[in-house]
Amino acid sequence: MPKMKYIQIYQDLKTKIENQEYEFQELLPSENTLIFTYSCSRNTIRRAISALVADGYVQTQQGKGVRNIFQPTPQTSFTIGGIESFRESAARNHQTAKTALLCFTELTADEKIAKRTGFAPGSSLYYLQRLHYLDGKPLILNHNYFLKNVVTGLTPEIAEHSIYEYLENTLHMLIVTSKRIMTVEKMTQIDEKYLELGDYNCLAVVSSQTYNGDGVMFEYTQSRHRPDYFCFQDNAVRRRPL
Amino acid sequence: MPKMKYIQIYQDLKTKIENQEYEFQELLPSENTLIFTYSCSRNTIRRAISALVADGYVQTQQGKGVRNIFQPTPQTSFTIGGIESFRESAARNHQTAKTALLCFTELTADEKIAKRTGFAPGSSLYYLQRLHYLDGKPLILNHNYFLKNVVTGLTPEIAEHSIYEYLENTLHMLIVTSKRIMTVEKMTQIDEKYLELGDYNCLAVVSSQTYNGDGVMFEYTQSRHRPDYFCFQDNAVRRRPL
DNA sequence: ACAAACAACTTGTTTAAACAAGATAAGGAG
DNA sequence: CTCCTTATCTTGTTTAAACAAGTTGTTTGT
Repeated sequence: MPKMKYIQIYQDLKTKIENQEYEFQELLPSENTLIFTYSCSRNTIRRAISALVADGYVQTQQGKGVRNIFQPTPQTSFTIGGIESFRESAARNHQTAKTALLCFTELTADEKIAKRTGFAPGSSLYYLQRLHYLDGKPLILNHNYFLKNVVTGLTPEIAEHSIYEYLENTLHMLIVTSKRIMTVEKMTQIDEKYLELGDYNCLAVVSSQTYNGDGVMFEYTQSRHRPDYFCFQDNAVRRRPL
Repeated sequence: MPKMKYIQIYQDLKTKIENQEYEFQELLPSENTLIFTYSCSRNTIRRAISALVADGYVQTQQGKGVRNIFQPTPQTSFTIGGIESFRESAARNHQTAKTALLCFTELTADEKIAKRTGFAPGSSLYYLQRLHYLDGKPLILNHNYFLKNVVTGLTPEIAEHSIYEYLENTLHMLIVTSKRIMTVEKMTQIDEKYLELGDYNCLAVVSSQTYNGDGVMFEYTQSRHRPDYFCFQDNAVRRRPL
């Protein structure tokens, strides 16, 4: 679908880097070279390179070139990074995913819920609890709140499979931005009941507000992760000093 | 220093949004309007807007405009986000920071350390333990590894103040990229001794590899955070479906 | 031999222009 | 009135060109 040039170039360079066609610390071909090989303009090349910089794959140095700083990660545990559904993460990590629906109700946001979730007071919401299994082990307990008049026609059957697939393929909704906050919290009785926490008495909590293409926040989710399988990857680029 | 136009425009729009000169969900002025007000080209405007999108401040919609989706956060606890030192974070959160140096030694990376940190085996390293206090409370226990031949002249005095200030202002090193991994781990005896963990038996761990402007990884740090004060903010933008 | 100057690379910033594509409101045909 | 077309707004993609600035190797002058 996206036949955009800069995405093609970005993906091509990315796979080349992942396949180690460039050595660690090696300089990539210069912009002029890439212009020739991809037969495009300099801006398009620079756009692709910028995306690689944001991914932490390369680093640019004025006057020198673009340096490959990608090192393959062991990929040992279940890692999360950008915006993706549980099923997508599982597929990327080559593991089998299963989801159990614990609770499926509708409710109206009171002051307390509104304050915690960010929805307007009085909003009609779907509230569901879901337990995600990876390779048979219960890893994540999700508390989902969906705006009812946006996520129309949600059913328990859909919730057991993949909600994001329903949103994107059936409702044709575009998921765009997700604001996330990560904390560590003490376990609750529900956590203890469903997640096999062992000796741990707390867990990793990721709270996220997700916006669709129309700019409306349609989802608030609190994901409670079993600590021994929680791994969040991130790449930060230092802003220029003021 | 940065007299670049797109950064000026970015910062100007950002402060305007933070000061709520645009309402939540309001559309910002169109690109053509901004071209006129800032008297610059369209690309420059679009570059500033892109940075705001990455910050999660605005969202663009083709055919409609740029929507303000910034909501002021309560700013209750100690939040971390981009690459910044403990002192910078403390200043941003209007709190007083203090650092205690627990350990300052030199060592050579063996296979085990090399595997964990990402440094080459045999590298000469500084290893230090530092305890960060915020408003008198011990919050973070840091295990720092610095490449000795890059971070030259490091002393305990510097380590007690701010290492990043030394790196940037004295060594004139540019900090560029930081790859981070967040996990939750069981507490160790050292954690228990220095951090006041209370009932918690585990803590938030942020492991980071930091690269300088020459593309060399000069720092590996494991930050062990007291869970009740740990809060990591993030904004993710959904990539286009393949 | 040494150092300064220069040329030839590299990436960084900015402008200009053209076309594509989505959204919206006005206008006309039925 | 309803529906379709059209014009006009918006952002999205791509190209071209110019200049700035950092790095590196070469040449030149002493």
